[in-house]
Amino acid sequence: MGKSARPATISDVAALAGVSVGTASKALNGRGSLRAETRQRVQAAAEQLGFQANAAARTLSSGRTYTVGMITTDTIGRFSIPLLIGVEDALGAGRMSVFLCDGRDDPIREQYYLKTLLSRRVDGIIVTGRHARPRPPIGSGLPVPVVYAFVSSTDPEDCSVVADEAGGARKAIDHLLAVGRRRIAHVTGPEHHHSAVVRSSAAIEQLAEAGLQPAGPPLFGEWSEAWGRRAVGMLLATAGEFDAVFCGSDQVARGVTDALRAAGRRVPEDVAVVGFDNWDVMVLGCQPPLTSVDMNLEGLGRAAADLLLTAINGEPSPGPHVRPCRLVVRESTTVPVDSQPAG
Amino acid sequence: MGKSARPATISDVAALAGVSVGTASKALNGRGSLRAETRQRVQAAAEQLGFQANAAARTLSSGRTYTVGMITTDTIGRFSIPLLIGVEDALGAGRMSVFLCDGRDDPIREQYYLKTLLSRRVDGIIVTGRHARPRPPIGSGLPVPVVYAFVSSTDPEDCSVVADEAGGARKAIDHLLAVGRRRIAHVTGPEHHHSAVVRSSAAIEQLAEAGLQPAGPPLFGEWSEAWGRRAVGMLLATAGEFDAVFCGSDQVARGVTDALRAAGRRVPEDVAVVGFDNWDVMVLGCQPPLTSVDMNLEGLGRAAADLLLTAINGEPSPGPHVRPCRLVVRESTTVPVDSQPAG
DNA sequence: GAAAATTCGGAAACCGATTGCCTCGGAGGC
DNA sequence: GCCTCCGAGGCAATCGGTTTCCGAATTTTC
Repeated sequence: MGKSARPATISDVAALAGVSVGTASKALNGRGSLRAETRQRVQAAAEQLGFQANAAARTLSSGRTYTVGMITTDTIGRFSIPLLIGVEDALGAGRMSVFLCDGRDDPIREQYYLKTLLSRRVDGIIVTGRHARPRPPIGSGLPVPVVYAFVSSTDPEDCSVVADEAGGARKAIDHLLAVGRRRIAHVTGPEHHHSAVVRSSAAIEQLAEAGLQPAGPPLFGEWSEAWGRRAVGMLLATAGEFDAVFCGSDQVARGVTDALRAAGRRVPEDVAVVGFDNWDVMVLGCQPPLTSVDMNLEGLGRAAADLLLTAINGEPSPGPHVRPCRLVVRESTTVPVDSQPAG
Repeated sequence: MGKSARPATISDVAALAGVSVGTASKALNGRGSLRAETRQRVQAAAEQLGFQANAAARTLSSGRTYTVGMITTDTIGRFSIPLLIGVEDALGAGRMSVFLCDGRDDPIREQYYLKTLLSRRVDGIIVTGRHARPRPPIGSGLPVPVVYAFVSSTDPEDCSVVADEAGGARKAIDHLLAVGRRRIAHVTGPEHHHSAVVRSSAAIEQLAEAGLQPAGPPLFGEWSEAWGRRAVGMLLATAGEFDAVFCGSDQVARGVTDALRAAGRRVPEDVAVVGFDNWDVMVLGCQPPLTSVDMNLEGLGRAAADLLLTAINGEPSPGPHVRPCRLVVRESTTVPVDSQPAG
């Protein structure tokens, strides 16, 4: 009823074309030596039956599945999406499919998924997650190559592709210096969060390089707008003057921007603000739009997938692969020349 | 080097346990009649070798892949994630894996993925997308069941799971009425966007039911904060008085809220604001936190997966399945009793 | 103690595609 | 006219499991 019968097999094709199964296979794959007429006859039969080779059967003889697993160690989230898109993009070009597994931060689930993927004989595995902190390897002595994307493994021999967050932070500071700011404060996420620490210390080092101190100690808090707003209160109360705030995330930066405006400080005229992540929703919704550091997660995903593909082809690239961040300048740090930001 | 040898096969297990492959298979799957001792011996051997049955081989004889494909018709995005999580959740419990395919709004890509999935003999397919507008069926007479999630198919016989957006809009209006608002304006997304139209007309109908007119015509624009802000300018300029705004999305609602505050109107005292989507980042970042309609996308994904599972088991549930929305009340519509919203 | 019933486990077919090897027939060389 | 060579395509093994059928060994039954 509406459903077609079971999918056609190569035997059906062979029978319809009046050849043997082996010959049909050769005709469809361009192997062996066959008359052109025979080849076409088989192809026509396959077309007519809507034949699609059974991937499982193919796998069984070739040993390849043309499949990779992607395990997110913590829940699939905002960071995973661009990664996923990049991975999909690079793998799709190689005609490979992706198994998506959501580890939910649960090591048991993670190991269960790993087993499942190995049982499905994936050609390779990509491990990713929300936290950039190095994590224990997902397994050792695995029969397939593994690439860590965005996250890295504590085993330095494992192949990982990560963003140069420290470099991104330095670019942010350089930009603020370039637009003439000297009293730069820093507001960021939790002190135990790897990215917060990395970005923060890189920023401070870069300031020191320019012979400057940050305007007050870095303020650690949460990755939220509410914290950004509270932090502004603290800055205004305790710190001396400041003409810029470098924030550990766009959410924090947005909270900071809103609170500054509420306190009567103009952005960017009085205080310039830089965020991190270049999350479109935050960055464009903000008034004015936020200058931010972009980790190019999609490119990172693509790179990870490409490394995995070459590893599958027998050329592993062990160790960390660090990719640069990019600073996207918007109106929270520069006054536009000939246009006033519209509401 | 570091890589273990090829994965163990059932022959390896059988050899180690000193039985035939058939017996080993029975022992591992609890079939046939075997002595407990034999069973244990085989299981121990499997354990020792880290044996994981080759899924392709298993597929070949059983015909089942324990695999489903998930095709997003447009790019994987914010709406897809909760859906994906729900789907993953429900399928994971059934020990099925998910192939993720990103259609990118490109029918050619979509058909390519469909072919790939069919070639992989997935047990079923879930189709989803960013737009709730009914879309042409992804294929007809397919050999596997298909469930549309969030999106629906133009063929009313196709199984789809969608959110009752109209009902959600009615709940929003009812709530505003319940907190005493009578002059309710409506600001939403593009007029050609299905959700915008559905939510808007349901809201107007519900107002009519209460004998009310909306405060001015619905304002169609974009799904952005900037539009929400601009719309407030229009409301203040042209509309008469209004004491509430129902917005077509949280982004719009947030823009509206910000602009209202900037114009000196207090939220919720002077104007109550309701959003749609219950997107945590928007809803919690907003000042004050937004009351919003939640479509329960995760539950929707779970429901879609469950329907797919039962369809795979031979009990299809054709037609649309509409699931209720839920109103989440926050401070943008109600003044908290004993606490003042903190900045 | 022999026939029947039961238990246990092996042999082999099968799933669907790939591939190496072999055969058959026609063409060409001497 | 016979032999060789080559092109075309069939046969069958193979991949790794599952499952059916059957035989051997043991136990039960009278």
